[in-house]
Amino acid sequence: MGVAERRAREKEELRQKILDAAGQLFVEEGFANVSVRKIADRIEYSPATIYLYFKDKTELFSSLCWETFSGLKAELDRLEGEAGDPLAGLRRGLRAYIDFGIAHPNHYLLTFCTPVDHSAGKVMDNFQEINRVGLETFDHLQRALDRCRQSGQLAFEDLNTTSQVVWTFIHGTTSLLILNSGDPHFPWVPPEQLIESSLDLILRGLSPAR
Amino acid sequence: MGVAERRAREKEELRQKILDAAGQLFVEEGFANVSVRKIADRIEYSPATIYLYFKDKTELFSSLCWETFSGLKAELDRLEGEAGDPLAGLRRGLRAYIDFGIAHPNHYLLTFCTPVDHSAGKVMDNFQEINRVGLETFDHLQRALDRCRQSGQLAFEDLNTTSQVVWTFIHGTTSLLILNSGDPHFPWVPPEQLIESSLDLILRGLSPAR
Amino acid sequence: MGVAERRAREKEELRQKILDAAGQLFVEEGFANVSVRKIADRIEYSPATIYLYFKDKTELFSSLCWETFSGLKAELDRLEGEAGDPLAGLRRGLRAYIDFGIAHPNHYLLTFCTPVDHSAGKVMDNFQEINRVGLETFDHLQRALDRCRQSGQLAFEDLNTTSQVVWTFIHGTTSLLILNSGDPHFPWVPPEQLIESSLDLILRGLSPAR
Amino acid sequence: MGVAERRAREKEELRQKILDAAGQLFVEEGFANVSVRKIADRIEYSPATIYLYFKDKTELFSSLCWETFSGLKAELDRLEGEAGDPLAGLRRGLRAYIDFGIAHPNHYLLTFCTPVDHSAGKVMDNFQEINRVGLETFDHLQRALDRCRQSGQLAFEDLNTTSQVVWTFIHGTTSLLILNSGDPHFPWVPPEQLIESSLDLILRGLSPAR
DNA sequence: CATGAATGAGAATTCATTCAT
DNA sequence: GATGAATGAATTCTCATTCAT
Repeated sequence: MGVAERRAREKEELRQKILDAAGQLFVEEGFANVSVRKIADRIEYSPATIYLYFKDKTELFSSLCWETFSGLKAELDRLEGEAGDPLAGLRRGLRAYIDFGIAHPNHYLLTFCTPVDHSAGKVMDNFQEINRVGLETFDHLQRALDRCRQSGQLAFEDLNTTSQVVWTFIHGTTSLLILNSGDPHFPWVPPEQLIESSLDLILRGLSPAR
Repeated sequence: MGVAERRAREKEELRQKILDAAGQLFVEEGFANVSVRKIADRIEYSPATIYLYFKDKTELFSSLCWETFSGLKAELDRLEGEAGDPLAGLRRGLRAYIDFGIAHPNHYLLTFCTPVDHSAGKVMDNFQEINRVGLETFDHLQRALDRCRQSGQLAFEDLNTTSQVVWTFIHGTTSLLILNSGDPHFPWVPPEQLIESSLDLILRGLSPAR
Repeated sequence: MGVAERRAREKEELRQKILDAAGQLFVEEGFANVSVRKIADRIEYSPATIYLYFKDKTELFSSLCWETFSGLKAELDRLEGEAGDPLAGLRRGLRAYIDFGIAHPNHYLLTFCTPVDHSAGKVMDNFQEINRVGLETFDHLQRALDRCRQSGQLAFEDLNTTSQVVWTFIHGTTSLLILNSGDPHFPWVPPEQLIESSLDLILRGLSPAR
Repeated sequence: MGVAERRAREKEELRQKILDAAGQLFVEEGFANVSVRKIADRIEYSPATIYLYFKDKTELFSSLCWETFSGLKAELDRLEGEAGDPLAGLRRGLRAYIDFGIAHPNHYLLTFCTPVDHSAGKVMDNFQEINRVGLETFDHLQRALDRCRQSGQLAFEDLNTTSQVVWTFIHGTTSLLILNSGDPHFPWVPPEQLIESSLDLILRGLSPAR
């Protein structure tokens, strides 16, 4: 009785340990530069052990993506739960999205900046699941915008179009912050300033005629 | 005579052929997953031939980036030359940027959506040159925004910050249009509508208090 | 139990097999002309396996050199332990050196007749260790010569210089016996005669004024 | 008529230019590290041109060896021509041999420190010729020793054996000077001292009973 | 005569993955 | 359940060599 449970718990713990190590490494070195051996070394297990928990390297990665996307969704769920001013809630949500991307750059890049062949499936297996979570994330944005419109704090015509536009904007900010912020040749303003100004511009653009 | 010229032309053609194949592959599979052999196979030459035209894989990459920027810059130069209303000019420029990205998706993704290790001084060699052209592109945007402010058609505080925000926005729109517009799992609005709504939102956000 | 031991033994056997094959090939074809693949082919293992036992090609080389020196040193240690006439002891030591070279031609050539780049700090890692053993071998010669001088059986001025000279001489004899004795174009005298005459000449050259 | 002659002269000049460049490079970097391209670059011709003058890389090398060995022979011929004390002449000859080896280390190593497969011919083509010159070199030594014996300055029994012993000795000195003199881990005495002491020991060993 | 262009073969090395134990 | 050992396939890149011009 207790034995089986302990075993199951231990197994789950190791699985999580692998995911954590892999997550760190992917972020530190980028997907392509992380070998299964490196992950195994970091947790002091053999490479073969990894394969007892994950079919292959891509499944490891999908699992991580799914994990972190669930994290974003949970964060947004939590924010949505908080009562309060719709506009402030929208802004917090957008900000949470950007922060999330910056906190999980490799997962963000993989999911949104990697061309996915929408015909031949390979990585696809787990992506269905990931996409489902992704859509739910988008729904959050849509609901938040709708609430602002209903409260009269924002004004726009088509909810779906507007949501997509807003999403492309914060995606642009997020992805460039991830990709290029280390580029010493470009005179970037501080990230904080870029983010806040971006949110300002979006909200001003959607504010009712003044 | 004609011999030398034909030779030179053929050489340039092959160089371009390599660049084209590499560009496609980099985008299709990501920089790290493209081997020199794959590029060679695609154009049906030997891998060694690639090295007659490019020092190594990173030089290939830099050359591609440079090509992108140059093309875009030329387009923006042309537009800037046209006299006309500043605001209309800005909108045309932004639109040109997006259209350019959609017209050259491979190059665009390569240049703006590919993680580059800005610490390891490997890619750096040719990047000085690339960045110079890139910065000039950004300057176009900055000048266009400035003209609109001076004409009183737009209002904002910091020119540099605003330029960067606007750039991240249209970059977001452009890159998602390139990457995800084919995703059947997401209820995309038509591209034309997304683009125009995006430009509307940006310009509204920058318009003087009404 | 026995399992671990057998495994360890098998592992050591394969390591030795690799060293043997590499030693032969290095001598047959020269260090630069031996690829890891060739070694692997000869023992019918995959190239990757070699890297489980040796970090890289140069470590293979260093290990071989170390083996040589160790074997020779053990032999000389044994001889030095035997009490007896100093001059006879010296002669036995020199003879042992030559015999050792002939008995392990591959190792000998590898260690003493293969050009090593002493500037590029590549091979250097393990060479510290090798050189320690090498120097100890040289010390044997030096001590043996010193004993003969103290017993009055030999006479010379500088011990270090004389030791080096004697070493270059027997090295010359050893290496040519290994390399060229099969050359049908040269009227070689029988090896035994060459060796004994060589030792005679050395000892006569060092004998006190008669 | 002059035209053909000039052409022939120019052709010979280029051949020599190639040999010179190759010789320098072989010495500077070692046979294996010299590519045909490097040679071509140094003389500012195309690699293909080399092949108009030499069948392949090994023929280039054999030609060089032959050239330099002819040089040694010429030197010894010259020395032999000088009248004078037989013993001094012998010493000069031995010294010339060692100096020659040090001056042409790669050719020396190739010829005397590289195992040659005396059955299957590949490098063999030109080696017959080289060997002929090598034998003549050995004859010089034999004659010089014989003269010293006849003058009563040296004493030994078998001329052939003694010649071979002496040769192995100076070969040992030469080859170790070439190979290991750069080794910082061995307390080498200065080359000059090693050489002179070596010659001293040989001549003392052969001097008549005192 | 000389060469620019091209390549097949091969170099060292790394990696994801499997499997007997 | 975990692993040590092994490998096939791939990586970037270099080289000697050929051939049409």
